[in-house]
Amino acid sequence: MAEPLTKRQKEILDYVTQYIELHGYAPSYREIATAFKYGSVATVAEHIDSLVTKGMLQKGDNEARSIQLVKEDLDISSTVSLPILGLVAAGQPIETLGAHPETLEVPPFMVGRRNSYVLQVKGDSMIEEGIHTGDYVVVQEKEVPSNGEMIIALINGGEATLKRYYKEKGHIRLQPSNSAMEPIIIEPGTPIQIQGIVIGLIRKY
Amino acid sequence: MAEPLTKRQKEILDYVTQYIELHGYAPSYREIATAFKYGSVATVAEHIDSLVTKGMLQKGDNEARSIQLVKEDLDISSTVSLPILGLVAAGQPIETLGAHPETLEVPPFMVGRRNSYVLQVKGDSMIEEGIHTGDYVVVQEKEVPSNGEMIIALINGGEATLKRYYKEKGHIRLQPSNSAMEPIIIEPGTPIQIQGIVIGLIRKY
DNA sequence: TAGATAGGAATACATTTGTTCGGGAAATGT
DNA sequence: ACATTTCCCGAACAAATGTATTCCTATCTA
Repeated sequence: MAEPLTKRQKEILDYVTQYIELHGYAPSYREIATAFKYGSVATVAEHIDSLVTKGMLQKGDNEARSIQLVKEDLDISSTVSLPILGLVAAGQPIETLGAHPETLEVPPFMVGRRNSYVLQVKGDSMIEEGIHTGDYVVVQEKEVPSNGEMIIALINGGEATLKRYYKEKGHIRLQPSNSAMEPIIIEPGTPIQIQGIVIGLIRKY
Repeated sequence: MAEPLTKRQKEILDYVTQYIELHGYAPSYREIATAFKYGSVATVAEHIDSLVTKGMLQKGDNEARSIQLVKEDLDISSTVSLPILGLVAAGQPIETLGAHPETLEVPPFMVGRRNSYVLQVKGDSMIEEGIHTGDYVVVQEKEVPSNGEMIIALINGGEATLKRYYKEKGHIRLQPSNSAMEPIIIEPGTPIQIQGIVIGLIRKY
C-alpha cells in the first residue's frame, strides 16, 4: 500500500498539505504552478493525478480547489482528563455540577501526583494576576499549603475563595490580587478548609 | 460579539458546515443556490457576505470554494502536541528556539484545524488581560484576522508584537492591553505580517 | 403610511480553474 | 544503446465560479 513517491511528488504533497493547513482550503493548480515556478499548469495536473492515483490525495472532478488530504495519522499522546468540579467564586460555595462532571483535557505537565481537578473561575478576586472569569484553574489537593501559594479555601464551611495563602504570626492571611478587595485574616480557631492549591491556568478565546 | 443570525443565514451556515464536513472542501455558490432552490447565485452571495461580515465565515477574494468555517468544533479524543516556537515580546523578533523545539501538550479543545503552535510570552503588552511573562499562548496561523482578535504580528519585518487587532478606516490599529502603552497605528503600505491569532492561554505555577 | 430591512430574481461579466493534446528533454533502468 | 519513466512546456478550451447591478416583494418598524 505504500506507493513510493518521487521526490517531486513529495514536494508537491508537502506544499498542498501546508497550504491547506494554512488557508483552510486547497490551492488552485495555478497557485501550485507559481509556487514551483512552473510554466504550465499541465505539469501540476500530472503530479496531482499521480498523487491521487497513489492514494495520497483526493479530489473532485472539474471542481475548483477540491483537493483533499487523505487523513491518516492522529497523534495519540498522553493526556490527562480532569473533572470540572464546579465554579469557584469569592463569597460563594463551590457549585458542584452534578454527578456527571464534564472533563477537561489537561496537559500532563500541569498535573501533580495527587488528586487533581479543574474549577472554572467566577469573579475578580485574582484579577491582577491575570485570572479572569471563565478561566479554568487546575487544582491539586493539598491540605497544608506553603506560603505564597494560591489556594482554594472554604471559609466558615461554605464560602469558597481563590486567594494567596500567607501564614503569619498569630494568624493566616488570605490575600486577593485585587486592590479593591481587602485581605481576609483568619484568626486561630476559625474554621478553614484548604481544598488545594492552584497549579495551572487554562484559558480559551 | 454574538451577532444575531437570521433564520435563513443560519440555514445557509448549517448547509455550508455540513457540506465541508462531508466533502472536505467548501461548496460553490451555485451548489448552495441549487440546494436552496434559488434562482440566482446573487442571493447566495448576499448571504455569504452577511455571514462573513458577522464573523461566522471567512473566504478568499475571487477564489473558488474558499469559504472557511470560523467556529472550529472539537473532537474530544486525542491530545495535541504543539511545538514551542519561541518567545514573543513587544519590540523583539520572535526568538526561535532552534531546530528541535520543545513541545507542549495542549488540550484539544484549544486547537483549531489549521497549524497551531505555542509561544511563550515575555513582556507586559497584554498585562491587563491577564497575560503575563512566562505564560504560554496557543497561536493559530491565520493571515487575515477578524476585528478584535488578539494577534501575533511582525512589524517592519522584525518586531514582534502581541496585540489586539482592529481594522479601522484608513489604517489598522494594534491595541495593547496596558494603559502605559500606546496603540500602534499601521498606515497602508507599512509592511506588516500577521503570524496568527491567539486562541488559548496556559500558565503553570 | 413612509422607510428600512431581509430575502430573492435575472442577467451579464470577468476570472478562475481544471482538462486535454502534442511535444520535448533528462534521468533511469535494462 | 534502447526503452521507460519522470518531469516539464504551451496553448487552447470549456466549464466552473465569484461579482456587480438593477429591480422586485414581503415584512416589520417608527
